[in-house]
Amino acid sequence: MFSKACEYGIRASVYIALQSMEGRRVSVNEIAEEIDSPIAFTAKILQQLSRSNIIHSVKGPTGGFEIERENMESVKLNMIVKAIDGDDIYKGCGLGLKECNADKPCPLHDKFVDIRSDLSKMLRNTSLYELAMGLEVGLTYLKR
Amino acid sequence: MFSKACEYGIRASVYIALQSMEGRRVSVNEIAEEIDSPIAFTAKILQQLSRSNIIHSVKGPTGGFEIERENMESVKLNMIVKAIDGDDIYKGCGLGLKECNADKPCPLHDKFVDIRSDLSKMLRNTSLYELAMGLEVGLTYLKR
DNA sequence: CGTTAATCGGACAATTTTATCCGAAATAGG
DNA sequence: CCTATTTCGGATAAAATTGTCCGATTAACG
Repeated sequence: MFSKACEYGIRASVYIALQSMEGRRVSVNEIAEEIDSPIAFTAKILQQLSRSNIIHSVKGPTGGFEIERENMESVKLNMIVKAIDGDDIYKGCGLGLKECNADKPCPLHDKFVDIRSDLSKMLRNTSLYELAMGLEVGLTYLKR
Repeated sequence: MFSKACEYGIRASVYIALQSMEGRRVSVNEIAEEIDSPIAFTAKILQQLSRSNIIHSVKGPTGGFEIERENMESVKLNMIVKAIDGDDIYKGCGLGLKECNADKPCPLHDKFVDIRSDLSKMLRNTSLYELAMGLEVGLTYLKR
């Protein structure tokens, strides 16, 4: 479904959001530890998210990653997915055709439209804040 | 979503089904031509589908691939996907956690359950016959 | 029986994705 | 100013996926 990079990116973002709710800025090392991901690879993905203005990074000692209060609610999963995997998951054809649309559909087009639209809607409507809350109350997990 | 191999596999199967409806057995070369896929790679995938008893292969001159009449309706997309990509798309966690279930869910678990169940249901309910029919009446396409 | 056309199967090559390493730049704190 | 800690960015490596090649096997047909 999503690439590994995207999976790590989402998990990392949720963890950063959780910590940012309590004003804590976190390092790559801590993030990788807490979401059980390869450190250096995770760092690359965080850079990408930072450049996309989804998370905020601070250099130097006491530096790390955080998400501003006002972004907590406004950052939705679809932005993270788009920043890392691009928008193929929304726009691309399920059977890999270059041009597949209502005018010239692949055999699966109509059936795929519904599913992808559900997925797309879910990602557009899910905020980091919402996911971080589930973590905070111990309802969900980011490891294993 | 699906791997390239799986995309080719589905497209090839639909084309074989279409031709089998008219009693024509088709070669890898024809298939690759008609679904616009790399020949040798397509051949590999067809071998896999043949070993999984999803399509039937015949060696030698006048040989090629076909799908038995009785399989046309009973072969559903989920079998092809499972044979090529495995069942990760059904069972795996959306965020890549090794164990993610109702007891110990990832932050996206509940929201994913619905979408994956829709996808799974669609694949389980879609037969090659149905897709081949759409092609035959010129409603859908396998190229470009 | 020999030729020819087809799949089979294994080895290999190219590309993409995943992952690591390391020096450079920034900056807090003494 | 100096040191320690952190992100940044580019080069590189490893692994997985995608794709190619070729000889072996099978079988139809003259």
